[in-house]
Amino acid sequence: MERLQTAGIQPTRQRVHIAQVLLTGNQHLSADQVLEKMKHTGKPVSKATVYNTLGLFAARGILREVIIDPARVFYDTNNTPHHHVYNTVTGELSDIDLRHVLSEQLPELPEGTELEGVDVVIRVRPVR
Amino acid sequence: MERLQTAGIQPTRQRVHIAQVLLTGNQHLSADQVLEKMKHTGKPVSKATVYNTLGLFAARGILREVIIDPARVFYDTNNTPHHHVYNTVTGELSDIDLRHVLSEQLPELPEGTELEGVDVVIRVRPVR
DNA sequence: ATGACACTTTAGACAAAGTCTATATAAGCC
DNA sequence: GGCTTATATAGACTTTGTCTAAAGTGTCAT
Ligand SMILES: [Mn+2]
Ligand SMILES: [Mn+2]
Ligand SMILES: [Zn+2]
Ligand SMILES: [Zn+2]
Repeated sequence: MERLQTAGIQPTRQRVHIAQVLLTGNQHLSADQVLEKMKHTGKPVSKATVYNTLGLFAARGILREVIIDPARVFYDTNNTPHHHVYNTVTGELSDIDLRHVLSEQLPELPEGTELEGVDVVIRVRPVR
Repeated sequence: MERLQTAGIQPTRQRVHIAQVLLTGNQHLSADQVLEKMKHTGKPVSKATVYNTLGLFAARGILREVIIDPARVFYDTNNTPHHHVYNTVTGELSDIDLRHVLSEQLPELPEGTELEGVDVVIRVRPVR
């Protein structure tokens, strides 16, 4: 509730409910998985509301969109800065600390643009 | 032709045609853009063949899939190792040299997996 | 050449993710 | 309560991409 308020989000029944279900433990969930989760809690939320809410939470920094799979967006409840290892065969997605990957200095950004974020994806597959 | 042969790809009429249109200059094109391009060359290629061919070229290392936009996959004709700057508002996508971004040492990969690739995306937006 | 078999192309049906619209609910305020 | 605005909802719709079944093309042995 407070987290939503702080982020300037009206804490409606559905939003609070989604927040409660999601913001426990670090997870990477698709919209469809969230929709499904809500169904099983006894208080289902409509598809449109799930999409609206995930989009809103992402825009306000409560969730992070992870664009890693051509077929769906994942929503990341770990909102500390970090990067990802993605197993393109099993679909397993895990977090890695960003210090291990990035050098401290980014290249110059294009004229008239500002940084929004840096995403690093290490794609792996099962051996053999 | 030779490039396809070398990559173990049967150089059919359609595949050669697509290769000729794409492999001139560095571009980032969606499947739909490729389909459209082929229409305007006088020798159209079917949608299924465009998707099949792009997938095949990517699997054989002739093209590279860039998963950067939740709505479509881009195919990258620059097959040297590099990374990307993506303007999430304008959709502009440009290449950057990978040395500027990555430290030399990757973290340990999960057990039983091997590296497939590392993708770095610097997301930017217009100022103001 | 002819036939046999595998590989490729194609149109269009289909699937899945996500968006939009119009209406109904709910919330905030007096 | 009554008013106003924000949000939720069902379901139609759009877009990207996949699949299927049929036809076309290539390759090879005979
Ligand atoms: Mn689904
Ligand atoms: Mn299109
Ligand atoms: Zn994560
Ligand atoms: Zn590129």
